[in-house]
Amino acid sequence: MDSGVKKPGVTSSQVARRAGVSQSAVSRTFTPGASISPKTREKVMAAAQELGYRPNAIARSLITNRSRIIAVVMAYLENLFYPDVLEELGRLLVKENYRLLLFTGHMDRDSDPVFDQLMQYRVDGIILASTTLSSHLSEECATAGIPVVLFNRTTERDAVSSVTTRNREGGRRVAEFLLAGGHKRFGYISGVESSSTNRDRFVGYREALVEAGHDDIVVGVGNYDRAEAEAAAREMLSRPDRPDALFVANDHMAVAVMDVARYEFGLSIPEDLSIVGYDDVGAARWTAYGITSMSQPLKRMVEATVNILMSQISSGEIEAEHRILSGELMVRTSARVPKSGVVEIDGRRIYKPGKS
Amino acid sequence: MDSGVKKPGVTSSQVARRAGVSQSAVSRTFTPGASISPKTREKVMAAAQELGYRPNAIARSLITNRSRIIAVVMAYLENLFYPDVLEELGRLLVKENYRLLLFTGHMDRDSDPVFDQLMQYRVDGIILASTTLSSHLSEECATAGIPVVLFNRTTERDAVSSVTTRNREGGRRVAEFLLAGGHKRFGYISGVESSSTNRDRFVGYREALVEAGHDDIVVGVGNYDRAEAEAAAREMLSRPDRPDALFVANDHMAVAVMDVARYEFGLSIPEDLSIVGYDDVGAARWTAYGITSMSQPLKRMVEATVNILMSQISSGEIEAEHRILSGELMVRTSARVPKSGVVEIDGRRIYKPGKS
DNA sequence: AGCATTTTTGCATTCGTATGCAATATGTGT
DNA sequence: ACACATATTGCATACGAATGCAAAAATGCT
Repeated sequence: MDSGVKKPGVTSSQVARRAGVSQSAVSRTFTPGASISPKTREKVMAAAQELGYRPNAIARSLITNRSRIIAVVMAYLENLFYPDVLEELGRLLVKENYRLLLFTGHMDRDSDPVFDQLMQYRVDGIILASTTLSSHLSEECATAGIPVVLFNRTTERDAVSSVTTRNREGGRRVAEFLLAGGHKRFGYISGVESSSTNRDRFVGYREALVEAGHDDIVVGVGNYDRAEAEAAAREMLSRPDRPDALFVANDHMAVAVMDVARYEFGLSIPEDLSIVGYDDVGAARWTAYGITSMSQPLKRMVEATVNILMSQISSGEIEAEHRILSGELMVRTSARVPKSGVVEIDGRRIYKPGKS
Repeated sequence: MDSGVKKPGVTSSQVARRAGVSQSAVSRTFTPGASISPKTREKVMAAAQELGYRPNAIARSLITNRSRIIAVVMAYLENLFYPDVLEELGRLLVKENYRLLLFTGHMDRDSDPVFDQLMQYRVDGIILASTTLSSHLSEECATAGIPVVLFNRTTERDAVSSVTTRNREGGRRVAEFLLAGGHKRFGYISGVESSSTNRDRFVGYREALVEAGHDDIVVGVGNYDRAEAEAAAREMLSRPDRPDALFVANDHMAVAVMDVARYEFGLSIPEDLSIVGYDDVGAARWTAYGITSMSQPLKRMVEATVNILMSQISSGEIEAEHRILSGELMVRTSARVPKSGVVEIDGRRIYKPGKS
């Protein structure tokens, strides 16, 4: 297979000949800031136009040693949060004149094939936006001298940059909110247990609950997966001591959990059960769910990610940088609302304890 | 800005020197099917391992004139259908040893910047998976000799390949279903009116309704956008002669429409209003919505897309090919169910008229 | 106009790999 | 051991654009 031939494509030399100048002149015409007179530039442009010439980015990359390509590794697009991230990333990267090479799919164990690809294409930077990726991969890339940013995730060894939100504080905030709502029995449906985001959210949640005297949290494992979250919810809601307050590690699962609670157990939300999610994805806002959720400032997160990458690329320094942003607890209808602490800011209701 | 230097990276010559062979030998070692003795291959592999060598895909592309990169242009990831497509595309392209360069964002008028990028990176093929892209772009690429496949969309001039489903038949099927459900007054909330998918769905819907004596369809414009669909739904449901059957051009909008109907107009679904969507996206299956929806066989569509691309790439022929698949009407709870015609196939309920 | 400066230009080389061709090594059959 | 076929190998060149350097042209200044 693979024997086909491709159209040759116009080269700078052809344009040069046509314009009656040297190949260098053509190159300079298309290199911003290069030394070229308006006159020749014009001649070149005309010739280029006629022939339909566009500089070959491959050849350019070869000699400049930059591909102007950023690799984005994203394991699961099913969670609506990530498509949004992807779109925003695309927007910003284009603005910086970079292209986006996408790698999807779960690559838990053998990250090697992906790593090979990344290295082979000499990408200028890598964004790991997935909670289930081996941290091995990131180390390897960093060692190879390619800037890496972990998106919505960190590793213990902080040799590699990351952009996250204050997940621990977020977990606390959720707990405070549910406590203020007068709930008695607390549950948690986790994401992937080893992921930093999940861990931090849970730690914060538990901390605050323990401080308030609740040290018996019912925990189920959802692995950031709908089906597993459903199963965990079924198990949890079947218990005699079923919780009346449930924190689900992300909205993607929270939606599934809500459906189970309502339609399989006939529970009223939030009367019988309060549910709080995380991420504040689009679906959380849909009226049928109206999920009360800790938001992650997606745009600012993406912006920070791109900024870190750009600065590392241009400086050549790949000193790890950790950007930590904060979200807000968006109050909707999936959880009982405390009497105080909820403020309204241009149409959105936010829980800010102490500032009723 | 942009003054940084990148780590040099190991070259085939370095490996060659180390292994005591020529650069050609190294190249041949990494070229499947090339003439190389097991002995030297081994030596080369050892040296490559030690130095951490990986062939430079950029340099390779330059000389082979193939980038092994497929560009995917996708305007709106907000519609859950497309992230799914993207994920599946990623899976199949990796399998074929191709990389996926993603372009997002609306580029209605000036598709030129995108086109430039595509050309500059000498992508081996292009997938246009967006209903709002200028057809101009596809023509241009095809002319440039790059295989193009339109995904879920066609153009009048069929010079460029496409993969679609029988949207017209789908529209008919929806109409038949709603007619069989005994509905009296029919509405339609459209996507982008100029898009082929929207047009075909509507044409089929109307045809079947007109044949049944209903020629007064209430139409609203949703432009495949949630907010616009909501507005259209509000307008439509406020009418004194409000429809009791509503076909929404895709599930992405149908979700929004359902929320408006239920929570703003207090309508019971499907008692007061039946809603049918299109695409059968994940959210349609969520119990809170349970949208009855025409499915599009996503996996087979993606498979066909990749197949067309691969065959065009390897043959060098870019003769347009049109693959048209069929979906099923997935019956759930958002629309009244006819007494007959609904069959159950391994757990899923499907409407197949005439085969009760 | 004459000289010093600055700007523009072309030449030649480089990036890292693939590949046609000729040279060499290996293997076969007698 | 010989002639011959076959499998490997290295040499040299090509891919298309960028860039240091020196030559050439344009400009400024007196």
